[in-house]
Amino acid sequence: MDRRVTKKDDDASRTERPTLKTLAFMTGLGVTTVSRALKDAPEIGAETRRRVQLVAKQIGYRPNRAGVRLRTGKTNVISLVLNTEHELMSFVSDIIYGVTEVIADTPYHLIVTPYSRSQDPLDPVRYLVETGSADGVIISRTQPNDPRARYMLERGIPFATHGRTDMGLVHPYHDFDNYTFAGEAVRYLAGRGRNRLALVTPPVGLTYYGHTVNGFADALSEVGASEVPFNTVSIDQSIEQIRMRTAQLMRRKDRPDGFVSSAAAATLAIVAGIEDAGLELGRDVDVVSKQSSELLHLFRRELLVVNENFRLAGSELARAVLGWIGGADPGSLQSLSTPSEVLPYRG
Amino acid sequence: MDRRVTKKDDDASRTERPTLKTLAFMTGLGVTTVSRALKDAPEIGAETRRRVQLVAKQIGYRPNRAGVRLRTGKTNVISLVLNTEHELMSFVSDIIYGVTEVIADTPYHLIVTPYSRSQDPLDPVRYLVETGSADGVIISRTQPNDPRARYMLERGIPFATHGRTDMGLVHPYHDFDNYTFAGEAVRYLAGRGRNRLALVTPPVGLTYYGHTVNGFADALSEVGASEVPFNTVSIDQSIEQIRMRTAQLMRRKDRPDGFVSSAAAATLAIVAGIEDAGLELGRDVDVVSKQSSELLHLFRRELLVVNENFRLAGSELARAVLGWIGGADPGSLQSLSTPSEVLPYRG
DNA sequence: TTGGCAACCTGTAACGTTTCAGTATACTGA
DNA sequence: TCAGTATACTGAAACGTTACAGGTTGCCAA
Repeated sequence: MDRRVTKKDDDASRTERPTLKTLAFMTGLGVTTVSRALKDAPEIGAETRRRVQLVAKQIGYRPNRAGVRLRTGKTNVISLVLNTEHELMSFVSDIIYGVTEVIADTPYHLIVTPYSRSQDPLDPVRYLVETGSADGVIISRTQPNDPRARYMLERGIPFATHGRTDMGLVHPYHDFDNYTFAGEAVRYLAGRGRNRLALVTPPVGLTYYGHTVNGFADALSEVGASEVPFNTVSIDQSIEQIRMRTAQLMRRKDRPDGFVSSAAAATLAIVAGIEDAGLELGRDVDVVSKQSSELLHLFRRELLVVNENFRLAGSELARAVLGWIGGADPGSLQSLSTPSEVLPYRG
Repeated sequence: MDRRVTKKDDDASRTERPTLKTLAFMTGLGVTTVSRALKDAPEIGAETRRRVQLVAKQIGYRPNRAGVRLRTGKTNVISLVLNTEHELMSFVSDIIYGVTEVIADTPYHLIVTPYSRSQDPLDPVRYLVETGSADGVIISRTQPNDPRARYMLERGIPFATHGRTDMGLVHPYHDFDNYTFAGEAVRYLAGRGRNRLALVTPPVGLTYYGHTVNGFADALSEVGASEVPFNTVSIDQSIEQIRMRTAQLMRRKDRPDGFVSSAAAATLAIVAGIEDAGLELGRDVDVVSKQSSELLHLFRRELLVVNENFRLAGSELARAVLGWIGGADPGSLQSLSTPSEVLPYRG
């Protein structure tokens, strides 16, 4: 018998990684039996099952991902799709950590799929779906009418969005309640006697832009304050732009006496602009800002902040995708995070 | 002939993803020929090669990753190994973006492999190597004698480290020249008449701790300034800790008149501590800090900053790993990033 | 005794790819 | 003419896994 071709027939004690074949040889069972025993199939005898699992644990058997993936199509991969061209998305690492926290004791791996501003945001998603590169996808920068969500819904691939859509379609999401945030910010400023307020909005076109604007507007009319239009600025502009525009605005006679800012980095620029115009934070103007790390109070103690927890967002999103993959009802995998109170000056 | 079992024998016009079989059927060639034609093997006729590649492009053929991986062991995956329990690692997103930039037009995917502080940092690396989950690995928080680097070197798996090691072993790395940074910082402070300097160090144990401390010490004796010991603080402590310790220090008679800080977040805390003690930045004390985004000048215009580009680090690290995978000499894949000048006050 | 059935186990094929060991054809030189 | 050889292609096997379609026992009812 020619033994030249087959590298390892039954010499299971190699330094190689153990496979089902190794286990089969060691237990004296068939490969099929071992496979089923490991996944607790009912038609395998209880003792056999225990025996196989014991041996598997002993020799540190780990299923070969490529084998599983080729055979079943299951990738055990979650993809986080990110825009790489936004300057100050420091919260990205928090989202990633949140996701990894949840998938840590699952067989899932996290892959990061980037796209640049010049690309159609649908491109990376299409790539993932067409190549079957992931069992589930997480997207951010969600729009009210989001082609990516629609696409994945059509293709039946589980996903979760950071931010809601508004298409009458149901899918998992996690969102921060920006309507409430903006409203609370306005009410807080009104409570401090501020009544000419400007809003630094999220990027136009994203769903939470609308939420924020509405929360701001509704609360304005509720408290009887007025809006100082500041539409030339949104948070994904450059620091320099925001700073310059803010300084311009603050030099006008009809300048605002309060700001609501949707992002910490923008807030730094706003404060700089305010001071460029020779005004003083806390005296001439108050600023309420969202932040994702606890740094703004160090920056200027007069800043008023509301915390948004991106690590939580990552966890929730991961839980949602895994839930959907696991067969749960997508409608039950939606969560909304309530803003903290507005936190006042601190020493 | 029973056609029940085989799902698609030659019905290549399905909506399914095209495979080599599909291409073989369409071109009338054998699967082997198609496979070789696609990778420009010389033993395939020039015309056949072009024909196959044309058809492949037309129908959007993409090799099945699981198939390749199972057959060849090549995963086409790079793993970035990250510690998830460090509060303010906002630069992580920059590294990730840098990496994705480089692998964007390669077949590589980026997976993020986390580990928490409670774990042995070797664990995730061992997992990756044992399960063959990646062709290359990037690690950070590198130590002079780094068990992870040693382990991967033994196993022969390509990797790159963010930060150098000091074990007499050669491997790809990218590092920021923290020796020069600390030295320049000291010289700059000395030039401003500061001569009692404190250093806020990187985490003890990491390689660049040593570089920084040495650069600081050497420059101190060069300019004839003295060190105010501040060993109770390093940059991966909490903001509150650093702030409190700084305030304590600044209330002492022998307080420093200059700080060199290895991280932006720590710098915020230091400044807060300075001000807690009733002192004024720029008047009573100067601070030189590294930063990875352009925010510190907004924070206090009196801050002196040196920029460290983490996106570049990510790119360089990715290039290094890919280079090693591609067979390049590891010794040729090392790069050191030179600090920018110390940037002074700005309006 | 026999047929039926449940319990438990197994071999084969297939997922898509690459490698090995060829085969067929045409061309070369003597 | 014929061996030798270069060129261009090909089928089969293998990577590790799971699904399918059985196969063997042993037991029970009739």
